[in-house]
Amino acid sequence: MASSGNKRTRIQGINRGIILDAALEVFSAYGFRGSTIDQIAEKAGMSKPNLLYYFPRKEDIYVTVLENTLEDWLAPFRNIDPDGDPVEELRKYITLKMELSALKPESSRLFANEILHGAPAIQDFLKTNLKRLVDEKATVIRHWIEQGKLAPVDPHHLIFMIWATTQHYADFDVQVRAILPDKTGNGSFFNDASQSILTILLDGIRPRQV
Amino acid sequence: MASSGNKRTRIQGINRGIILDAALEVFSAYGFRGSTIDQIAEKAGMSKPNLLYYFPRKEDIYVTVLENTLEDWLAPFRNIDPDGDPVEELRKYITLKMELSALKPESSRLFANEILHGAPAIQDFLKTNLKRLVDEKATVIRHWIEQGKLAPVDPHHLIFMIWATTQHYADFDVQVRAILPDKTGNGSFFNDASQSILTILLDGIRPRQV
DNA sequence: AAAAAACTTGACTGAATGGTCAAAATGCAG
DNA sequence: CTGCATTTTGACCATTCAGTCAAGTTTTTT
Repeated sequence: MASSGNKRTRIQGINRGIILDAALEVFSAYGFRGSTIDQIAEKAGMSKPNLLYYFPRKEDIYVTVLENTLEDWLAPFRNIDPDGDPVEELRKYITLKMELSALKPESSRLFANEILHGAPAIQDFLKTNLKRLVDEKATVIRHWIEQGKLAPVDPHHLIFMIWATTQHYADFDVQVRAILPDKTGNGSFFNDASQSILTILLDGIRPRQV
Repeated sequence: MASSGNKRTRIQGINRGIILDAALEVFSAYGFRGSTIDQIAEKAGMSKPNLLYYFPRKEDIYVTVLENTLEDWLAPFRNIDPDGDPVEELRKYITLKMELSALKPESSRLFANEILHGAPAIQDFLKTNLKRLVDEKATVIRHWIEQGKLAPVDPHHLIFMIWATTQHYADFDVQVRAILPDKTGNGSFFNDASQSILTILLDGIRPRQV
């Protein structure tokens, strides 16, 4: 059997990968309900029953894709170093997050869609793992503030602000493109955006009395 | 006929309103594809054929709801006064936007979902009306900067930042609730959020050398 | 109060779609 | 190269759902 036994054959490894890549594209574009198994199967270059041989239910594909992308998004957050320079650490984090948004907008959109519709598949994860991680980093930020290395701001809301602004460029891509003067061509607005965000946010949280 | 002739009867006015209210709830929760006409009809307290008597196609309901909410969201933006004090004008705008997010999160989510999936219904609107409006306000901000009343930041990206942060609390509501310590109970985090956003953003764009 | 117009709905249809199944094709260990 | 396990798929089924229709009920007009 494909999924119940733990051992993966060579072909299983290959095909599961192909399916998940295709599924990410489709799900991120049309949402869970808006995507069909046929669509994913076609993009993966195999028949629908064959795809269902690897993932017995539509939901199985979705959840797997979602789980795979979650780690990508959290890794840079985890790597914020409590012993580093606060402003520098946040600059690094924001920059990384923007790069990810430019590089993997589909992942961002998949995640945004899931949350937007009430996070039916990952609510538990949010309340346990994610909450724990965020609280931990909020404590780090609070320490930084106490040491006078950062202006006094609510750590949680600072984190939300960073998430909101960085992911905006992936999630609202169509809107951004529709509005921005496209002198600079395609996706190159990401660099300008990074610069602006860094300037505003970091100036907003740098301790005032230097 | 209900929609082709321009005249609306008494009952039409009432029922269209009921339908659109129900549709906003349903569409914002499940997206276009994820919502069924039956769901909307039930929430509106009428039969499906009756609902289809007022809006012949599912898409008609969707587009109408979407158009109705667009104005709500743009009005505060339109009202930014070029002759007012820059920091004060932006404070007012951000505050209003946060109040709207708290008051009408469904509208925000409906809009977010539409953009997220490529804005199939309002792409034209984005490229024409919205772009024109944003460019206009960007010019205002640029003037403010030239007068030294604001730190030099890219106006477009500043606008995006405000949109991203304020709408985040409506669109990612589940995530925010999952993470935030709910000492203060239900939706009251909106006040804290407003304060934090105002502090960070306004400090980030206030001219440096006072 | 009668006629016309507007409104309402139960029953139905056809297309889309998630998922099944049995049989064929392929891969692989000995 | 033979036989077993894995992989692949055409054909099919059941359900969901957008939209239709014809027959009824209510509201408005005269």
